[in-house]
Amino acid sequence: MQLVINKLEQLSPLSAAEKAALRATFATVRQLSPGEDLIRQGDRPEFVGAVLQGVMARHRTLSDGARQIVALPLPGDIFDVHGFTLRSVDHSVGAVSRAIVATAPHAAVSQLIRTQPRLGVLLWREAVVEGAILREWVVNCGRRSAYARMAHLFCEIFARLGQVGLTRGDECALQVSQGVLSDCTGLSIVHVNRVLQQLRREGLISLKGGKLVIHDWDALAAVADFDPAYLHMAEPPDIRAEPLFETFTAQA
Amino acid sequence: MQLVINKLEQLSPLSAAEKAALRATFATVRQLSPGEDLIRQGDRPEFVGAVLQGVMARHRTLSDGARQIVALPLPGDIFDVHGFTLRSVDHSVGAVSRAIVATAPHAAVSQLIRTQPRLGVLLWREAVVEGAILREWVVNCGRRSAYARMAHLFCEIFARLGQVGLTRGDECALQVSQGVLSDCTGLSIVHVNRVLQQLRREGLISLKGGKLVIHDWDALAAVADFDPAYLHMAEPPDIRAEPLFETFTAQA
DNA sequence: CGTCTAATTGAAGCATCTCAACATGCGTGG
DNA sequence: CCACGCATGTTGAGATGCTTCAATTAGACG
Repeated sequence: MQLVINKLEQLSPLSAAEKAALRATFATVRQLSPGEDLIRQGDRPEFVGAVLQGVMARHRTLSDGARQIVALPLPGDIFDVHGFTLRSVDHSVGAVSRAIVATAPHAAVSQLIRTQPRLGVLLWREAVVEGAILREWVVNCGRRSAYARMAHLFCEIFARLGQVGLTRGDECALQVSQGVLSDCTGLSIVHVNRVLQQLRREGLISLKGGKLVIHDWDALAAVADFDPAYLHMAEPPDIRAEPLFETFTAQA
Repeated sequence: MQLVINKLEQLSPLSAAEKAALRATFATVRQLSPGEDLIRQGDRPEFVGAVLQGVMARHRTLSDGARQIVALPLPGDIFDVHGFTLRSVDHSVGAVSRAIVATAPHAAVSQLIRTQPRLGVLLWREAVVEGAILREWVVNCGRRSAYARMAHLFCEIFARLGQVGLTRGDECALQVSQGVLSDCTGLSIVHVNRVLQQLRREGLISLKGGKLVIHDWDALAAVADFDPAYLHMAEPPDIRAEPLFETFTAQA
């Protein structure tokens, strides 16, 4: 959980008690193999998750078999906070690469937030930022060419991994198949392959052997029309959010 | 606000005090003309909104001028609850048709939730459902043909309007230009026009003079692969949500 | 060393876009 | 009340970005 704690501390330093409570709450740790689902469409949401290692995917499969990934929880991300108020989940969450996740049953999270209210705000904020990323994905799939779309995806992934210290210089580990990229972007696998070659040929990135290298960030961000504002990094939550969050887990 | 209250009461009956508090909080009412923005990208979020009449749009314009609508707040919807923990909004919110919205400053909403915690849960839930809709929009733009995509949009709009009693039989008012539909679906205006004609020719829907008629719901839902589960209608929030929500607006 | 998955390539088809023109409706001012 | 202007809707034709199909190569793993 150190990674998650580091990420939260970028917004607000945590007390020792808060850190300990977080660790105690996200006590269950699971290893997932590539393709293994943690939560299935239709399940009742029962826990909040945190990615410790690897790449996860929130995805839906249509009746014709096509799959779309709607979110890519990365290490440091807390996910499914929104599950709290829902009876059933409308999509699956699974591992894309080998992954390690920590989970916390809703009851434990409730307890956590009762004793450490500031953590509740931070959890809620995670969910809000996930929503912002989702909006950007709609924009990405709706209005960008395949080339720009892939570029944008790499910009986002690199920025988010950088936030939790998982980049070194211009590179980072990224264990995703081209099939995953195609499901993220709504493109065919074949076209993903061709776009990747073009991105490499133009000297923007390379992706090989589970390693992503950004050769020219400025150019990549330019073709992607990437503006990291939507990631709301290092923007401490608004102080005025307090009372609303006090009822985060209240009974309706 | 009656419409909003009715919608919330589908999840849980509200006390007279809760209803009064809601009305008092969302006291400011604004009329908007088509195209008029309520919130601009980069603004600091200052209030929570509720749509009383008309169609709103959450949208982003790319540097090349292309616009993508990422959400379509409809009458009865409470929007921008998530703005609470953010410093700046990453997109604009404006009216698509003539619209009437009620707004409540964050401070007032905080107060509301402190005195009526159950309302906090319901507000939060609104935000969560908005996220679920957003995920479906990613799927829609990413993996459906133009024909299915438009069909899905109409299914969603009709279902959501039906939830608040704004449909009569197989029809409902829907004041949106084809340009708006194109920005929702990521299609060109010309193609939207052709798809609409096809939908009409096939006897599925007609859209004219601000009125949408669903001639064959089953067929429409079938081509759209529409499963309303993601709208989470009439699914009361989970009781276990209470403590988390207690810190909804807590300071970080 | 053989098997399986992922990556790559080529060729052909089609869904969707772009451009460009024209029609329609509607509000406004003359 | 008509005429004009402007936004919206409609149509056609041609271009293209992306998909599909099908085959081949490369890499990973037992």
